[in-house]
Amino acid sequence: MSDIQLIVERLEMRGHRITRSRRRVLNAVQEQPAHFTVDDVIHSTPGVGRATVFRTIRILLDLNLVCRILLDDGALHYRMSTRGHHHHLVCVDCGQVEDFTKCDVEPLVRELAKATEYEIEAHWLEVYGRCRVCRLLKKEQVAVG
Amino acid sequence: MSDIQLIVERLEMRGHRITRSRRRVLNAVQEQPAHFTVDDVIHSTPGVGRATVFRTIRILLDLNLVCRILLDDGALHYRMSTRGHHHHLVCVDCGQVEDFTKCDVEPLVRELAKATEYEIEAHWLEVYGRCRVCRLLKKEQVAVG
DNA sequence: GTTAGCATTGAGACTAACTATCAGTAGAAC
DNA sequence: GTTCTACTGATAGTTAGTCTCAATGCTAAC
Repeated sequence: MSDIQLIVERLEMRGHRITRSRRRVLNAVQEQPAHFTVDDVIHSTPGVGRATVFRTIRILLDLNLVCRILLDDGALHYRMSTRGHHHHLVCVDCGQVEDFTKCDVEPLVRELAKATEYEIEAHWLEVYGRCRVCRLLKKEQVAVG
Repeated sequence: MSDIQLIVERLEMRGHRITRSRRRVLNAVQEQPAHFTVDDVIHSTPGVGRATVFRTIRILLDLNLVCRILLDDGALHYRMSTRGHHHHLVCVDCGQVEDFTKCDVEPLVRELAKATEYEIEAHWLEVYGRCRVCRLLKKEQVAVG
């Protein structure tokens, strides 16, 4: 509830109008499970136009209120995010996503900048693996099968 | 020439047939500039079906003879690659891409594995910045403008 | 060299994920 | 309230890729 209010305030701060449709999209996004597609949101907001849902999610992306997740099969999903710079650890079996903010890419980036004479602006890191539960399940399967 | 021969051999090794269309796609891919889209290849191979170009590039991806590059605008490009695990440093102004193999994400990944109990399988890192030339050009513009 | 089997092909329909257009609507500032 | 203009929904278009299927053509066996 107050989360929505916070988002609304940030939208207003940027000069965006708070419309009925936008509110409905915000609510739907908040009610999604961990990560979702734009299509999921479209289905949760009957009556709101496709384009409006895409537009609203793009605004949320611009405001860093939502982030993209690249799944290992190449699919792009979305996820609420109140934090700033962070990365994702994606389970390739169950699709669970964990954020991690401890991003020690900095030394690498600095070294890279020196070696290449690039002025480095940003980086994007996704890590793929198998979560504890899926790891245990797999071990069991191997033992049984 | 010999590059093509090498690729052909790797395809044969995997049991893929060497057809006229595949040869044409291979040639076209080799003649592309640093990075390209599938559409670029389609235009360079008139007469070869769209699906065939996509299929052939997918095979090259599977064999790690081609890799994907995620540009900073979200577009996905492709690039010849004979090396194994590597990452990209992309210039956000001119689009130039440099590979780097020195990937010190390992310590981070190990720590992450310990903290989250994930069994980590892979990671994907793209770094964005401004190359030496574009940096100089920009500085000049600022000075003049 | 011929044949047979099956991988591959090209055309085209289909899908997913978005963007563009545009006339109509409705926030919000006054 | 009025007015201005951002926003909306419908819909068409685009991009990037997959699926289907009958026809073709590698390749290996004879």
